[in-house]
Amino acid sequence: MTAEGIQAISSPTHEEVKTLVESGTKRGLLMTLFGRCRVDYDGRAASTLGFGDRLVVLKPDGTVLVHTDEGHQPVNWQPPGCTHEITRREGLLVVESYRENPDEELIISFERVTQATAFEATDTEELHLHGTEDDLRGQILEEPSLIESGFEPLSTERDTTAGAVDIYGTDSDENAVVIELKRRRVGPDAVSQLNRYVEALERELHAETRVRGILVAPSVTDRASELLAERELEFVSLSPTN
Amino acid sequence: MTAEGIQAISSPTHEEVKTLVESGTKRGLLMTLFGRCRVDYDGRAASTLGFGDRLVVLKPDGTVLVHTDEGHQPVNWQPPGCTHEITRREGLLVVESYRENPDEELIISFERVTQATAFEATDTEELHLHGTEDDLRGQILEEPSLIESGFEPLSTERDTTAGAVDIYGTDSDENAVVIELKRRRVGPDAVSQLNRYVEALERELHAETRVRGILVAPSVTDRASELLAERELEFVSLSPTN
DNA sequence: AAATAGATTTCGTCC
DNA sequence: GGACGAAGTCTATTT
Repeated sequence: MTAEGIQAISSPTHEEVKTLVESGTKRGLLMTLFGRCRVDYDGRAASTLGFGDRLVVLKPDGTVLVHTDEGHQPVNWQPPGCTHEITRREGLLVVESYRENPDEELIISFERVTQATAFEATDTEELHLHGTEDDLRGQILEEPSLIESGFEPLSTERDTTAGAVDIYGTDSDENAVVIELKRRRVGPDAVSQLNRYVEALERELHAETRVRGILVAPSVTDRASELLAERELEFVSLSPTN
Repeated sequence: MTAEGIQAISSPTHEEVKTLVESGTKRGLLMTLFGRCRVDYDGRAASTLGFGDRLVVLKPDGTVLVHTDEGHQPVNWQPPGCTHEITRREGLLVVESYRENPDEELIISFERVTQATAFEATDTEELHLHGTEDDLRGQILEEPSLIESGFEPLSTERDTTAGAVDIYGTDSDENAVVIELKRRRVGPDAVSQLNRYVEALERELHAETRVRGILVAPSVTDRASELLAERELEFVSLSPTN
């Protein structure tokens, strides 16, 4: 069954699916296969999944997704850049997806395909996302007093031996200030990260320069709060605006 | 067009899609809609996406996925537990998905639906995954000498004020040993994590007890290696087996 | 190609 | 329901 830009077959034979996938791959189509399959993966890790009904998505960029009826995440997948091949083997229809660096292989073996579809997907628009860490950075650079009166941002992404600092600046007493930004409530990991930058800068700067570390986030957990106190680091509550 | 366990309509009217989605939601079906739509999201962050051809997946557990022709990740989504509603509005077919805690809303507005499908997905199998951090832990507990001769594991998930330690034990000199496991090559963050645990244990244990920290992973980056040296932490190279 | 850190991360587990 | 950390994380950015 064909309309403009799509090809859809219900209860197709394995040969029909093979033809559709090979043609769709060549033409750069977005394809979906629904049916009863098993899935085997071997690469960075390895997994097996017995037969069940799943939705398989094949994208023109080489992405493969295997979705069950539950969850946000695919149960198995292959990231963009993979090449796939479809073959008939011992009564099964087998989709194999390969990848190098790291060497990974995903094998989807269909016992039965209930529906196969190939779409021509035209999408020129880009996602506009607001409320990210980058937006939070922008808010602070525009109005540094959100941190404290007298704070002066000097640079973003300032490099240290421990990595790049989100915002680097000075306070009204000429102390160095390191700011670590998080768009959401933070735990101990963010405190450790800030601490790494502060310690790195203390080594790099003259010994007499005090380096203050300020964590900027909507809120912190109890344990993070204790860690901040232990390390003599500070916290300023700020949320990115949507 | 109906076969056993599926309903598929090519070039459906908005009313046909509405009926299919409402019926499919009630019956707990896995649904896909392909067509030209715009997407608006507001919640933890906010986003807009202009009109383009995309694949929308609606799962019976309340998950919503919007996939473009590129990438592993959906361009927009709603996690499990959401409730959705489909309405006709000003010539558009609108799928709205709501969620509380956090309050989030995803609105998909179709100008045209090219294909609508509803599947009965029966899946009783569970994924068996190998080569995880948990497997690495098992390997070490079975053969502690992989860490070093004389290492004795005492507990896993040992709680400290800084969190739970992966493996806690003693060496042949009765020193305390804290092990942090990673299934893959690690950077500075893993070193900070291990350091947090070591410092917490040093406070908790008697002052005379030395606490060694050992990072176990396939490999480490240069900066992680430097951090390990600074903190007088150790590294043992081990990979989980698939 | 590797390294580093963000993400509407999601997901599981434990409290 | 919150907290914490793993994940085959993926993705963007920079070196």
